[in-house]
Amino acid sequence: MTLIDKTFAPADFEQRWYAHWETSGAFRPARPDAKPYTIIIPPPNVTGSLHLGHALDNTLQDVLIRYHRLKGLDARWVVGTDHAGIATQMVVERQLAESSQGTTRQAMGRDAFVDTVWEWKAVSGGQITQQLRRLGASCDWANERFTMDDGFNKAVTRVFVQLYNEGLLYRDKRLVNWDPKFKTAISDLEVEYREIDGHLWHFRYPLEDGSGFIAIATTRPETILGDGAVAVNPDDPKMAHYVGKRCRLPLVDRLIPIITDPYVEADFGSGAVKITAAHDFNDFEVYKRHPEAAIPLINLMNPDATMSDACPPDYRGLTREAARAKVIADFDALGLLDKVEPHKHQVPYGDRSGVVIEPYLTDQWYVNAAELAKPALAAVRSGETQFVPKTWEKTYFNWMENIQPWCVSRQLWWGHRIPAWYGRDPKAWTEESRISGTSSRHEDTYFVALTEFDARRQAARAYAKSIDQIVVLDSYDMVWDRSLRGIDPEGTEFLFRDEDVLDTWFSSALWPFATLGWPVENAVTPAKAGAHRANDGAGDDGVEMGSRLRGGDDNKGANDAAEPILKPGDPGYDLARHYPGDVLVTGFDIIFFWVARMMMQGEHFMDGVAPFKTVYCHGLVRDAKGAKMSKSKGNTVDPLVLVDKYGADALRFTLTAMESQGRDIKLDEKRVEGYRNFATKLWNAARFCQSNGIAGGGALPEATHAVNRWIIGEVAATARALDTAMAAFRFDTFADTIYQFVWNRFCDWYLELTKPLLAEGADAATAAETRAVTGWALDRILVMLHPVMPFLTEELWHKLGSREHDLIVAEWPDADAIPTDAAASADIDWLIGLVTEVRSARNEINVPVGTKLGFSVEGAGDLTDRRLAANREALERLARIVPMAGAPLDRGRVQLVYGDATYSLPLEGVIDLAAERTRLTKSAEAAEKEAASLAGRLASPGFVEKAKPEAIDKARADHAARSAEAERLRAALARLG
RNA sequence: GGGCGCGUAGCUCAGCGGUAGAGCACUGCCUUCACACGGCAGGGGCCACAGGUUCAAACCCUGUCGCGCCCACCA
Repeated sequence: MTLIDKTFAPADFEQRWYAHWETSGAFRPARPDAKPYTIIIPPPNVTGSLHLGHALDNTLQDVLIRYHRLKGLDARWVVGTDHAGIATQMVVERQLAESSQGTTRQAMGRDAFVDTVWEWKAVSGGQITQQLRRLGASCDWANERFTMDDGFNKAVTRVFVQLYNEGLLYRDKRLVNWDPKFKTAISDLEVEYREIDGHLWHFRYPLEDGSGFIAIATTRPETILGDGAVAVNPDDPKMAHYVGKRCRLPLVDRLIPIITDPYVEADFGSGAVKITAAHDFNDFEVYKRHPEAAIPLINLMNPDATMSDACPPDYRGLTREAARAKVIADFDALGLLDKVEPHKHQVPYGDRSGVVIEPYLTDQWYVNAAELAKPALAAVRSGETQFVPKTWEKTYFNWMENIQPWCVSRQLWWGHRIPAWYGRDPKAWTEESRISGTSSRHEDTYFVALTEFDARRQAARAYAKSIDQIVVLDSYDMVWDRSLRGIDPEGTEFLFRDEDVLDTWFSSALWPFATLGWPVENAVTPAKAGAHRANDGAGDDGVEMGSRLRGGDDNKGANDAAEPILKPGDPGYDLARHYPGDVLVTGFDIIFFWVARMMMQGEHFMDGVAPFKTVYCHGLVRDAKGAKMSKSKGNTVDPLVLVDKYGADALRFTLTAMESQGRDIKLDEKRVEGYRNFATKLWNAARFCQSNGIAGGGALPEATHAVNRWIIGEVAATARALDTAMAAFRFDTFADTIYQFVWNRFCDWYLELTKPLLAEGADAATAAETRAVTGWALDRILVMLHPVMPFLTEELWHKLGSREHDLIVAEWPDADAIPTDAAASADIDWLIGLVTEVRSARNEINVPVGTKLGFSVEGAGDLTDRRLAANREALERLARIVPMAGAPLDRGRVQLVYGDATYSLPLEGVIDLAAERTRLTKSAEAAEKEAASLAGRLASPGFVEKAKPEAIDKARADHAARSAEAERLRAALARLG
């Protein structure tokens, strides 16, 4: 217990407290006998740095974690980082290019490059986790994970192999979204469509029989070189005479059929569509629908989107843009370019590379997402997992119901290498297939295995060899190395491992269980826990895996005893106790990328138990004007700059207060400043208390004084309101509630009203009681504010008393256990109202603040008389009025009507009669208007018949009160003369 | 082309069936012994528009007009 400094300087103590919490183990789950509460962090990119989106996401999580920790639950915030395949590889490659050597990953070779990425991760990988600490995030750092640590790698491989063995993961040759910059496949989700002002070119293809031409229209002339057919709508009479004929593809001189397909719209373009099966998703579907037409798949491009050797010689090696220009020019030269029209259309771009995506025919690994989606959909439909706000469920359903196969292989080096080994296959192992790089490798023989040894064992069986005769080569290329082939051409079979890695989201999808030690042998299966949970019914969160794990000693149910007893540290304990997570907090923008995939994998690998009970989706953080923050726009705000300037608590409070469901956050620095002021306010209030001999840590005494009984009741009401807000994930309400209580109740009224009780010469017993109650209330404030402002509250907690434990593990107030006194509350509310009325009247009539006025009362009932007597001192000090002996004066007075009485405040000299008349008239009219409205309601037959009885009673009472008030105001006006 | 969301005080947003609210900004007064990062008081709103349901609508329904986002194969 030390003196509180005069100035509030958060930088003085924030980092000190964080270090203390972390080293003391406060972030670790330490209550094995309590119900667990688990949040799994959305893992930030390992090499990233904190932006406001992270700040929001993690503040909300920390509020939840700290609140539930205070509630006595065994809180655990599982933390770690993501290797972020394409993003990280991109950064390192750029650094290599910019470095003094100016090298590329290709020049370095795979192993050296991957080593470099690991080195870079070692250097910059701790940045974001340190930044999360600055924010105050109470993560369980002792068990920090990484998506490429040993355990996680094991999980990823296990999932891949199992899905493959179950037929849910397969290799397929089809069109993918190909990024020519990174030379890798990407998923549908990584493509963003931009509308561009393009052109629609109309070309003519001569008919084989010389009877004329058929016109086609296209936005992509360069793909003409790969056309395998022309299609028209079957019901288009204008086109009927073409059907069944063939035309000659100019420039290539290939005969191609004219076919019908309903996909063609008769009234668009020329009414005929060129079919380029290997370069257009629609055309590929046409190809599959028309095997009889024998449409060829011609791969026109190299992986970098230059034109391939499948093109006529003049085109080979050209960029796609150059090839387009040349095709147009060549058609024009032949007189076959009909026209060009401007045409707005959508063009796919890679979300990371920013280049135009090419539909490209390759072999890739796919996950049967439609199958995995079924239980994931059911989990949300049944309410096992709930989205908050609920509106996002529709988005989830819509996407999951129309889900496409998920391409999970990436032609990158940074990531989880695909656990598949190819053997040699007579069909595929030709010089030709090697050169094109686009062979039908899906027809190869391959072995999917957990380990290389297992792959060799499978190969040995397949080739009828001994395992020693199976040699794994480092790469595909080595197979063609003559010296290697010479090793033992007779007896040896070669395998080489798939060169590709997995989509980052493939591993992210396992985050909720792989972080908890999955796969674990001999573990408790959560399936049982899930079944129990389902039976318990919604709303009963009393039975959890945690309670079961300690052997049913809480007597929640007889079946508990049947469950295996696991202790902390046992294999499988973490998984059984912390899966599924209670809440996932994340941005709505990654529902598809991540949430949906976690739901699918969680359902599949955790025996049908969804990974979370609640998915809380928040909005995006935008700048003060509502623009999306981006580095290129230069409108980003560094959260740490705000932390330095205003303190982490102020930033946290701002983000919490502004988080209302279903809306993006427009962050204005003024708000942060305002909440810093709030922190200062509390700081000063605590300093004031301390200087008055008030300390924390004491028990709540039996209070006799009304103002003390009142504040106790206010604490209870606040705690209750906070509980309600948190249960509904209303972060804004939570912040507002504690803000209003601290500032507008505790500081503005309670501390002011109790000043005389603590003053020299005051009654000793009352002073002691008041000190105890104030100390108790201030302690409750610190606890209730702690989830949002952890640093400030912990600092004050220790400054205000010597404590048995830190605030972070204190006990949240139980609203129901706090005594409340309705009469005392009504008394103080009455006093506050009267003081406010008097101040308002004085102000409007321009009575100097310092002037003390006498006052007389008419019409006061017993209750009012008693209250006036009891609060004589407060009225004198706060309203600056003192009771006046004798009959009220008739002239020169200010009158106000409050409750059942009319108060007159005589003024020396002349008062501004006009101003007073205006004031009273305004009040009278307001009361009359309201009385009239209430009267109208009471007079309408529908209201009396249909409204709730309470509503009717309240309307009657209000009407009576307001009518009386209006009457007395009119009387006061009349007396004014 | 579908779907979702939003239009409430100058600004940012709560409220979502029973007398229009908060923070900031603004105005006046106050350096009163916790706090000027403060205190007290105040001004300011046909709750986008038009219909409808209801005893009662900012709130529910329909439509219109603006703004934003997501999904979708018109070459």
